[in-house]
Amino acid sequence: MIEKKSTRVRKEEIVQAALGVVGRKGVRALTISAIAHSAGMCEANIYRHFSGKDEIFAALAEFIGSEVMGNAAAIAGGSRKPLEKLETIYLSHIARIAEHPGIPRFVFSDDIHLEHRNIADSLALRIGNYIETITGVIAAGVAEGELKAGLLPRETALTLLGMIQFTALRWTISNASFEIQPEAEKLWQNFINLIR
Amino acid sequence: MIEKKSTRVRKEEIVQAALGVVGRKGVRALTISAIAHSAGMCEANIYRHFSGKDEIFAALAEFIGSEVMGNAAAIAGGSRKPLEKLETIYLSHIARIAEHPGIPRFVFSDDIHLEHRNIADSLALRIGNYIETITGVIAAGVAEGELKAGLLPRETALTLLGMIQFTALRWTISNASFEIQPEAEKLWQNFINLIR
DNA sequence: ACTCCATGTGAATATGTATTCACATATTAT
DNA sequence: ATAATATGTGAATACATATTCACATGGAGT
Repeated sequence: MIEKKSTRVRKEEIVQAALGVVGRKGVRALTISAIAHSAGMCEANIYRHFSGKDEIFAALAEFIGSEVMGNAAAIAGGSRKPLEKLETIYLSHIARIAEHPGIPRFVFSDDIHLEHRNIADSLALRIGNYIETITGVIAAGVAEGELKAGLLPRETALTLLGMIQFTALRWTISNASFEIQPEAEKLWQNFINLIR
Repeated sequence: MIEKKSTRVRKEEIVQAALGVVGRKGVRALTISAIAHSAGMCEANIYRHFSGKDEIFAALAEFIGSEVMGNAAAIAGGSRKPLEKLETIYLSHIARIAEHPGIPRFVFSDDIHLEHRNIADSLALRIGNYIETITGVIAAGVAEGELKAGLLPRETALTLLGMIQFTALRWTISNASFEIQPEAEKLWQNFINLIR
């Protein structure tokens, strides 16, 4: 029998194990069995700490939302120039994905959006806020003359997020067959050349 | 008992039914039972025409690849101006997705990339060609002075594809809660403003 | 040292899924 | 018209997964 730990600790371990499984095997493979194995405990023990799979999904969504996506707003609230903020948000977003490949897999999986609508809705809210945050930074850049005058902030924000998302996608589906950071930097160099 | 049809016809029906299921319920729900139901036949009959699920997946990938993604090369080979070609490729890509929401779901699903590597590899090849095609059109645009001089063709192509992919993603995960065509046109207007 | 309770576990249960099989029926060739 | 063949189907099989249950055990408070 493994060491006993409090539910508070076990919950964190289980969520991390689940995130690892998604990163390595995808949401399809996010079974109780796989989570238990990855967390080094038996399946039944999972149920001591979570009422079921749905609660694990919700906890995972909560972790991803607060830990990862809440970050952009803090950067946006700083006092640096818009273009610097944008670059920082971009690079830290890429770094998070590189660290936790399960994040984009989970956030954009069919499963979440088709079978866990309540979780999908709360994630959609956070994504909406994220888009608005970036839109605001870009609008500030235009207002300050740092970025092209005719540029549409919302559409440019969506283009940037698409660039991030597609990079993450190519990286995860190719099984990390290229270095994501250098690739992201090349894309960024070209992007700032486009927007200013 | 339903009408009897040749295997050639049934194969097409089954593939279309499968594509419909992916569009409506996601790859996770792409079960033999769901396909059979959607195609209006019993489960056992699926096996008269396909050896199993893997063969259906392969046929679906083949359909998507040839029917949908083969299109861009034809447009690129035409005699119009690069920017016009780019717009045509972009809009027809969006139109295909609007018509078959299952396409992006299938092409970018965990399942394909983690449990059907051979299919993933053939799709990756097609995606690579697609990226190269668009890169070529953009490079031509730069050479002809239609697009910004300093712009990197490959990175700009990836940015455009990211924009398409993210639009498709937002559209499918929101359950088609907005009109994709007008949204795509707004994004395009902003994009051409960035690249020329 | 003893009791209580939170935590840990193997075995059962229920459900869903892929696949096979024996049999039924329609279409085609003779 | 009949035989041969291709197509269609309900039932059975084998396996995976989510969840529950009865029982085990280790640590906290007395």
